[in-house]
Amino acid sequence: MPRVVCPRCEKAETVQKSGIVRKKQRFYCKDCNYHFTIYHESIKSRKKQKPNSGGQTSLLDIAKAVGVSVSTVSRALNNHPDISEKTKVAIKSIAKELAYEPNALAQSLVTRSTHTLGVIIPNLHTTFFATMLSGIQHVSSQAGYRVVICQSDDLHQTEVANVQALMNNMIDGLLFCHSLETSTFDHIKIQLRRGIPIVQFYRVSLEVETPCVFCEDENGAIQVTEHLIEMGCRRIGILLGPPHLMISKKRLEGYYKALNKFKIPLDPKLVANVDFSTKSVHSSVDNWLHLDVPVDAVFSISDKSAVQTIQYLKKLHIKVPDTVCVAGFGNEYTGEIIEPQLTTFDVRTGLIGEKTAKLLLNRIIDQNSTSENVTVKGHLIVRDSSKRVQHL
Amino acid sequence: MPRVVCPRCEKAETVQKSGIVRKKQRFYCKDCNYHFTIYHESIKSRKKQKPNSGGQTSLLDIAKAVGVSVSTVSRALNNHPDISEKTKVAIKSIAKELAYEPNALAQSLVTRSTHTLGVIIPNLHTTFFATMLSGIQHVSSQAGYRVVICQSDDLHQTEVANVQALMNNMIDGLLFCHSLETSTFDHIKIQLRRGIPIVQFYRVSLEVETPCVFCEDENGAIQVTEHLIEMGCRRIGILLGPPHLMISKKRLEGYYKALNKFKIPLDPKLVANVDFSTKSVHSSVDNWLHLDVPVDAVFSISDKSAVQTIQYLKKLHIKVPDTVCVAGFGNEYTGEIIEPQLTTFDVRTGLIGEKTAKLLLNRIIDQNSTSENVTVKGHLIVRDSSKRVQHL
DNA sequence: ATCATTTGCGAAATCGTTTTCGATAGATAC
DNA sequence: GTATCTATCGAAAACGATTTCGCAAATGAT
Repeated sequence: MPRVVCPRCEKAETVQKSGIVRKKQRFYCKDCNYHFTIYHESIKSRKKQKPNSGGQTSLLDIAKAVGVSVSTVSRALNNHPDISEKTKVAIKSIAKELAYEPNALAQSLVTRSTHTLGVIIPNLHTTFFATMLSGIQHVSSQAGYRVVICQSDDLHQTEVANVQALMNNMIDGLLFCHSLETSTFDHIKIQLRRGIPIVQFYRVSLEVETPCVFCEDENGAIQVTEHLIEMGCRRIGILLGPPHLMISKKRLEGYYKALNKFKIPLDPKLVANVDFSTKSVHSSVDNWLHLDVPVDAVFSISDKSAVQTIQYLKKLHIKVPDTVCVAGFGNEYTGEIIEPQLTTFDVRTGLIGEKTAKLLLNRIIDQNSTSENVTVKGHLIVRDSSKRVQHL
Repeated sequence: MPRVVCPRCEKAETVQKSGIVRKKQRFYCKDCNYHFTIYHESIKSRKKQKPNSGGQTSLLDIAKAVGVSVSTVSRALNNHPDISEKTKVAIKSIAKELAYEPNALAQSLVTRSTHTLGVIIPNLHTTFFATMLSGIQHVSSQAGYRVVICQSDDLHQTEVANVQALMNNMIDGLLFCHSLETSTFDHIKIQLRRGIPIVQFYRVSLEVETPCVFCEDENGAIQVTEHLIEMGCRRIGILLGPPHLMISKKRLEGYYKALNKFKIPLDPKLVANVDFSTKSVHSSVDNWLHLDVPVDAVFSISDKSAVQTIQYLKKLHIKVPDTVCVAGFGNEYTGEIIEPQLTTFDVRTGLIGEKTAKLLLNRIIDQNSTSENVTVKGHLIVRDSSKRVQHL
């Protein structure tokens, strides 16, 4: 055994091995009851090697350069009144010189605010939701907030996983639009109980008690249906989404109200729930066309299915709008492209996103701001797919 | 003056006022040279009020509950081999019981990795870029990375500001697609020098030395042009974006190559740069129609302008494709809706996003992974807007 | 000149983790 | 029965900011 002296009592006789810890031989001095490991110069070098290991300049670097304390630097850069103008300019100039950028992580850790919003949204490859996100992003970034997004792909599983991923203290608030599949909301309720501000938009569930941003579901449906009626239609088929969706329910409600107003009999056979797939749309339209009294109009709750309907009717050589009027809901860009152009209700997706973001930001900034539900006003857009000579 | 006793020497005579600090009267004992402020019970209560002020359970909470140290808890939850199976299960069960979720901020602060990617993208209300983002988001979230986005709105100013906002240690890497306006890239180079992994996609600049993900700009343009030539077109107008854009240059190059291959003379009057606005597209088309030998085809670098072109031609009662063929580039959904349906080159936007994300993630995970440029293969889609009887 | 106040700055705690280095008790080897 | 290992765990230093409390010097008042 090589001669090893105890760093404390300087003796060597009393030193004996004491196991190996992390590949290093340890020793033990019986005399002074002291355990130790032999290091070369590592102890010194380690301290010196990382003045600022990240490469970024920190408050400490500035403090050293200027010759003040870290607290002073922090206050100077935040324009705290306690700091004299002289030191402020000195610190700020050095800060600029060293290209100082505050570490947002550290700031957030102590501030307990990340200036980041989370968005859970069904998808992005669709203009419809992408536009909402666009609105959200604009308002947020203008307020100095980042936006992190998650697509649920209309799958409940993915949605739940996303919520988890977002929620580890990384966001100050959540904007939530649930997937088509989602019908239970425990994953959201948990976060709500944690005290994270949440706002729902477009597709909402009243089961979760948050402020909501709606479009004019019922009123819009009324306007569209009334318009179709005014165009002379009496057998109006309505293409709804899955029945558990609130937007399905409310728009159906509007459809009913309009029919009732004009004393047109309700026919359950004219109400169809689809999953927005081409196949389901086609089969619903087929059914309607083969009724004893076939449809003379189709009102689709989504522009996408409305466009599919027009394309299908054209393929069947059924004239739109002469034989069958078609109207959609949402006002997507494709409605302007299809021929005939699509009559629809502009729900103003971008505005929905903006309003939602504003609502959430208000809640975040003003803790006790009253946050009422918001309904974004839309308007009917009449185009060729429903314009026809009135049968009066 | 009310009688105030020095908390140290218990005397009252020697105490005198010593200024007001933060709204509180301070005192000074001449005898024991001690400054002090009178607090009520605040000192005690403050300590007790925040065992875990955030409301979230922390490692410390678990440590206390189990009766071990914080380090042990951390290691147990990370499955460190040093911890015995017994304590692991104990800790994990308590952790679950207390609904522990690690604070990602604190983790990132010490780990120096946020598991977050930044995206700078021209816009989102367009299917084109939104689909790319969708691809990016999918790949990222599958790899356990969050995505934070910024729209530049094709404004250079906004882009620069966005980069700043993203970069404060909050992201592990950046996916970058520059705005239409951008022609200087200092804001990106700075970040590159800081050592942040960056990948450019779609619109790229070789001035910034990063791996890039391209679509088949040149080859795609060749395919489209050759197709138009094969359809009998000899006067093919090409609608480009701003001239400084690489995609403009490379697609023009492809256009030239195809024309040369078929020995068709190049006419500079047939080359137009537009800003993708309706007005600029219309005026270019107008010019072409009034040439001595007018165009018999329009090849637009973007589907959007191609659709605008078709609509405009239809309005002018010029037959597509009989009089003028139209082809686009990109394959947006609207191309399937317009009548006649649009011939275009599918650049596979979603795949571009995915490939870019994968490239970046590889760089992040494998520090020294070789990162070559990637070109995403696309393919020509021939539709009615260019299908006509060949003039041979 | 004496006392009170204001001004300007520093020390240290804190946020919630990870990680390094140490330490001890029981197991094992000689 | 020692002398060494090994298996487990703890203390404390990071990470980079903010913030509370404290104090000294300059300033003002009497």
